[in-house]
Amino acid sequence: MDNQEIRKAGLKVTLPRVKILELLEASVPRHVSAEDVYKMLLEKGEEIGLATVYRVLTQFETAGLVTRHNFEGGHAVFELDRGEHHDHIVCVLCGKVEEFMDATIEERQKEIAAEHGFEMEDHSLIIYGRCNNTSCPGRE
Amino acid sequence: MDNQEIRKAGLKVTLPRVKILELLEASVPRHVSAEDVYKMLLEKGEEIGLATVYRVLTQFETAGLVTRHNFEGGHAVFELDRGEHHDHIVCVLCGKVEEFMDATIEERQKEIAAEHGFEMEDHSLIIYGRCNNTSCPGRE
DNA sequence: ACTCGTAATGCAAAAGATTCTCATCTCTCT
DNA sequence: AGAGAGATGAGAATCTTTTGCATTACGAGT
Repeated sequence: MDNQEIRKAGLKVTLPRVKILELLEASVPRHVSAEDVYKMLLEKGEEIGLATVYRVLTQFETAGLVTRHNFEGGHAVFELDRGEHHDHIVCVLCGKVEEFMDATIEERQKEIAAEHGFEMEDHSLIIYGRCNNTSCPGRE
Repeated sequence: MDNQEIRKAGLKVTLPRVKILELLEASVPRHVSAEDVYKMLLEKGEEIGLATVYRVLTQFETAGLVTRHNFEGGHAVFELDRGEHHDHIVCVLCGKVEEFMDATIEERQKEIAAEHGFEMEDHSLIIYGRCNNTSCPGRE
């Protein structure tokens, strides 16, 4: 049950929080901005404020329920955290996001952090490229 | 000469551009925000507008003179591009930035992009961690 | 060096994203 | 059901970045 996740995070189980979590679970695409979440909920007839969406997403991030990414474009996107870490490939033409996970890279990162006297806490790897999707604009 | 770099980029050699480029060349730390550049120039007695700093940095980025990074914190930072690509380790406590470059990771990234049908254009790898600097706040 | 056309600048206003304030409302616990 | 802590919504505020426009500064040609 969703509610348990929220409760375990030390947060009250309120309607906005449940709705946002439900939406993230059902969300396609998986990477959405706060604005996206807000609009999607409004369209579903929910009554919610944008400030709440930001607050809740930040709380979820702190609680480890969602991950925040700073892709290009001046606004953050969030995705539900399903336990397994992964990195991203973003198409610079159509914005499509794919996920991947590579043990070799993960391992090297830890080593590199250690070599520099850092204790790795997190990392962000984003590959930008042009995808070969036929529906991708900017192709000819 | 600085001027040549600017001219080669197809831009007029104007005072603001020269000043910004000079500052980036002398800048410690190497990773500065537009606001940083603006304030540093003001402190040096230069007369410049913030809008110009943003415009020029964006032009320099397009021309390949500087690289823009979206670290955490809601604002972009820029660094002079010295030809050699590298990635970053950022201390989440004191904000210190170190650079590194790892051939193994670079290679894997290209392979991964290809595996997903992407033609890699660029990438951004940032490791977040806690550094062991004695002057780093948040240590005890 | 001088002039002119174009591109660049500075300022202020605008736009976009995110956070804050605060009065009101809603969980949770009893 | 009632009390208290915590959460919400609306709008104001803040911060970063972009844009419009009148003025100014390059630099190609003389």
